[in-house]
Amino acid sequence: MSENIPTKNFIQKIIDDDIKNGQQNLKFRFPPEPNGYLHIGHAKSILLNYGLAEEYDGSCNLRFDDTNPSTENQEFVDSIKSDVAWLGFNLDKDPLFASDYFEKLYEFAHELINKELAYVDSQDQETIKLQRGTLTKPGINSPFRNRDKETNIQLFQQMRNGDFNEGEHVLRAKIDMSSPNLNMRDPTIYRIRKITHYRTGDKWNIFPMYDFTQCLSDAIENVTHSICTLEFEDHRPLYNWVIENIDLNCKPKQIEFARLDLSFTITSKRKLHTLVTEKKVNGWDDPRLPTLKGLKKRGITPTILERFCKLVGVTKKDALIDVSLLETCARDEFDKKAPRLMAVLDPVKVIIENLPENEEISIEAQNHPKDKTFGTRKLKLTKEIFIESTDFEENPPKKFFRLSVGKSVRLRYGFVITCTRIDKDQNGNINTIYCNYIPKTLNGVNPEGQKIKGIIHWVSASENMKLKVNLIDRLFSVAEPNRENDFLTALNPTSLVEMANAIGETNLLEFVSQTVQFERLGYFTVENQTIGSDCLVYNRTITLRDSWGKMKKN
RNA sequence: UGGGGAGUCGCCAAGUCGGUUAAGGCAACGGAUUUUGAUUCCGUCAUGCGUAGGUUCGAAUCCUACCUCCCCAGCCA
Repeated sequence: MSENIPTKNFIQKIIDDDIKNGQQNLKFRFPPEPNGYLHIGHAKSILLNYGLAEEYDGSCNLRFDDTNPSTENQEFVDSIKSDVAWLGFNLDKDPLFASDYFEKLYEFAHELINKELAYVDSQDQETIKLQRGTLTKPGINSPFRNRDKETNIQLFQQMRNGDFNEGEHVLRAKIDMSSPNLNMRDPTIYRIRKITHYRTGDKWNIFPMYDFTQCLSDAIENVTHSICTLEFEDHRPLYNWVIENIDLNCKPKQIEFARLDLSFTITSKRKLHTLVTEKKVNGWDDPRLPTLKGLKKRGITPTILERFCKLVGVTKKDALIDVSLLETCARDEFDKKAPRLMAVLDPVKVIIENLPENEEISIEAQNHPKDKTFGTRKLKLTKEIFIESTDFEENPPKKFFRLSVGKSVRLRYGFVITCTRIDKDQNGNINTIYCNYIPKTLNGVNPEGQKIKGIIHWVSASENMKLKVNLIDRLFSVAEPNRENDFLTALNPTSLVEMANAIGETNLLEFVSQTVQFERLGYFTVENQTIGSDCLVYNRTITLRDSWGKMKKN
């Protein structure tokens, strides 16, 4: 994939303008709520914010937006921290927490009450909802809207003290119940929650709402550009209202961009949760998932993600990105970086009849076809070998360049063999394929008078190791599982195929720490915890392009 | 329906104070090279910019109207 012309996205243009107008010390932030695992959509946001910080010589905070004690916990904090670190950010910095600002936020709320811009409403949730009006009908004022300052301060203090039950009172901003923007109809900014917060414990009985917390946390941190997704666009007037009405020396600018949506997968927190809890996948780090943990386990690297996000771009248009772009980015990276080795996923035995029993042909194979710095490795070509079952056909279709009776193929890095006959068991399955090798065809030399087009991979029957290989494919079989009535019915039944009888060349042992290419099959990554065990487990990170497979389909 | 956004090739995305043949990538399709049917290379791929009018010598870019899609009525974020 060649480099495209770097043009600035709309956010960079806004920032350029701000700088032209004298702004300096740029600061950004990535503000996840610790109530779930990060996925590829978050990666876009992280890369955007930290990328902007680097580009403009500014900085970026990782701040946990933890104002809802009922859904948040430390486990999510830890996993998010490790994911951000995996992407290469916030490495030697401690993360920040909105919950550390609770005291300040409380004071800011006071400021609003003092300015008569906030009041305690003592109606129940249902009543408040009814008074809010609808999309087309304006809301009506709460009877408590004009409570005097002193009562409000007293009540708010009591809310904090825990004198009331959940739902008895809320603190509301006094804005405009007839605003066409629902967010401006006296939004709740504090509610009572008598739940233990994973960080502040039982210290607080009241918790600030997002709209009050986000903007003020940004201001406290001197964030200059607060970048969020499109659904917060109509919260911006409220964001600005809070910033304007509280005495601050920082006025962050909120900018919204379109979140990343990928075809053939799902990024909704709720749906990911369903997949995990209903055991449709094996945990949050299942390699079929678009979670960062899953992507990592599958073998996708931060640099692939970085390249991918760069190509995707940043706009305000709801876009569905084709997974093939991610796949191409992965292939691009691994084509350059992955050593080539051989493994056979579904082995069939081949006996080379004209090769003496104990003869071992020693072969020095390139670890990378285009890059000598990868070095070479030794391979032993023996009388008995295994080849891929799909590389033999009894009734070969047209243009089948592989093995069939009477046909010849080259063994990768080895000589040319010709199939003489096959041996089947009583069920008709092929037991053994018998071949003869053609002498003097090593090192790519063609046999007299013919050109061998087919080259197949193989593994020696006497020198190999057992492998378990997970063939990972797209999780869904439709491009937009979100559009299905029940997204679970769109799951791809073959998204995970376990090849339990796979074998590989023993040289694989030297390359367990990196993604390798199994020649002609794809790129595969070892599951870390199986290193050192008697059977390595590999996940297929991505297939190679397969023009033959495509041709067969058509 | 009120408000807020967005509409440029199958998927993304440049281009926007109007001016050569509307970048680039992905996908697709041809072809060349190839000890991976991989990689690489070369070629094809929008008389068209949501639609309809208008302004203009000239419009994706300006004006008008309309259409479609997304978001908002949590004491979630």
